[in-house]
Amino acid sequence: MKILKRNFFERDTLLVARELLGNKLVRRYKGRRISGIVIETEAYLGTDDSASHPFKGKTRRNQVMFGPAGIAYVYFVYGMHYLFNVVTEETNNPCAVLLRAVMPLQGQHHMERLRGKRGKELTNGPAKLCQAMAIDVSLNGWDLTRGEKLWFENVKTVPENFICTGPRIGIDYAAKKDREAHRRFWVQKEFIAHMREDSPYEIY
DNA sequence: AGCACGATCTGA
DNA sequence: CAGATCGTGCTA
Repeated sequence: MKILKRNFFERDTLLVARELLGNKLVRRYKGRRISGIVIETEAYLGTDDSASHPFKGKTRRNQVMFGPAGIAYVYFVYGMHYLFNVVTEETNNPCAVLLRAVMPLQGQHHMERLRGKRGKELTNGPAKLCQAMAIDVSLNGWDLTRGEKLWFENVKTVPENFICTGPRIGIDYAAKKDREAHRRFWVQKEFIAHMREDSPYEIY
């Protein structure tokens, strides 16, 4: 098991967003282990990106994005939801990757309990991901390279031809160039099914 | 101190 | 497609 270290995140944000696909996100919560394979991400490119929080400068809320890579940036939106990002690039270059979806591996039962719902798709959407993995603002600023509470493990790389790209979700307010740029990445559906079946991952 | 608005989700 | 729901950041 290889925990993703700072040098993984301290790189070009679009590359990190792409390469996070296929890696495992692990949460240690109340003695339980909840995990899933990352299948959808979005890149937020800092002060030049009108969809990105630091576009209007540094504030108390977004200050973690200005810090070192490999740190969790968790914030509250819409009066009810948390969103989870990983900070990328070097200090004072405020970029991050938003985690939008995982394929559940371990702790699925627990994910369902946390969400209070059953029998539905659990991990579509960044807020549902946070609910499922018990991620809230208390993890804002947490160092994801420590291998405690919340971290990433290298599983394997998703082949280039199984990665889809498109515009990001929920940023209608952003400038046209940023709205339309392909900064969202996801694993092609067929390959997700393949991951499930082949399941070198499903070691419970 | 007040106000407008979200990197969303749900259910009608 | 509206409603839930509240922290954040801007204006005064």
